[in-house]
Amino acid sequence: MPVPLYQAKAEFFRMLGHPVRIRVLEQLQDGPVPVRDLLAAIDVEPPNLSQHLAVLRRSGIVLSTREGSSVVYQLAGGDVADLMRAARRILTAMLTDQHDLLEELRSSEVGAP
Amino acid sequence: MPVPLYQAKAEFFRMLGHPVRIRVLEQLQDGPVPVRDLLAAIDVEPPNLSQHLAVLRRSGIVLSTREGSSVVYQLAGGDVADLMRAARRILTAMLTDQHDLLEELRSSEVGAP
DNA sequence: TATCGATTTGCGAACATTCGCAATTGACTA
DNA sequence: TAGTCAATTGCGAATGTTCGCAAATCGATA
Repeated sequence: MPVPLYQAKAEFFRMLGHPVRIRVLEQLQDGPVPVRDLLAAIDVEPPNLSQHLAVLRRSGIVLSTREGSSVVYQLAGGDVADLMRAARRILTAMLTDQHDLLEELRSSEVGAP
Repeated sequence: MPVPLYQAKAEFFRMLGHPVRIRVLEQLQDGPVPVRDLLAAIDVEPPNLSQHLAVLRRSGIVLSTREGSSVVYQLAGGDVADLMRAARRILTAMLTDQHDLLEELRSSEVGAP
């Protein structure tokens, strides 16, 4: 009996639900990146980054390979850029709505609510 | 000073990271649905569902309106279907890869590794 | 107004996630 | 082989999430 799809989806989204992991995935969009460079780009302690990388690895969304003394990470395949675009679209729509609501509240600010 | 985009994204994905919330969003794809129907469809206690609905409401991805004695939920706007499709694509790719790897392991099962 | 059905809220216990620090492992080099 | 740099792992404390139960709220209707 397989894992229900909605549960797999939930685990997948939870795996994405951390700023550091989002930033890692963004860094990997344009090709493989060594851990060293991720550390330079992301402002996080090495052990902490390593744990987030482990989360991404366990989920299967990234792959790591040793190259000499350093380790290089890359996206495992699926089109992550596509997902990020979809998320950005929804996020933009949501923030716009909230912004519009804010404007509306501001413009009716005369007199007690 | 606005919230960094990668943090907003992470919060967004974390908001999606629960099976019940995924199922709610799936139910809402085809139009507004009253809480009563969500309860019938999802197998979760009313208070628990209500808390998940609150999470979705706070994030702004759904809207609720009272209709007589019941409450109806609907998607706030952004194209959630699109996001789910993108997630499904990646998930499928990931699961396929794992499956392929499994096959590979099986086929090389003769003799000690 | 008393009551009923539908939904939400408050709260506490169980569980999971996150982070920093110390210790470990792997590969390279003097 | 000892030493060093890169990355990971183990672990404990702080924090956040989830769930069920009891209680509160909101409309509708008797």
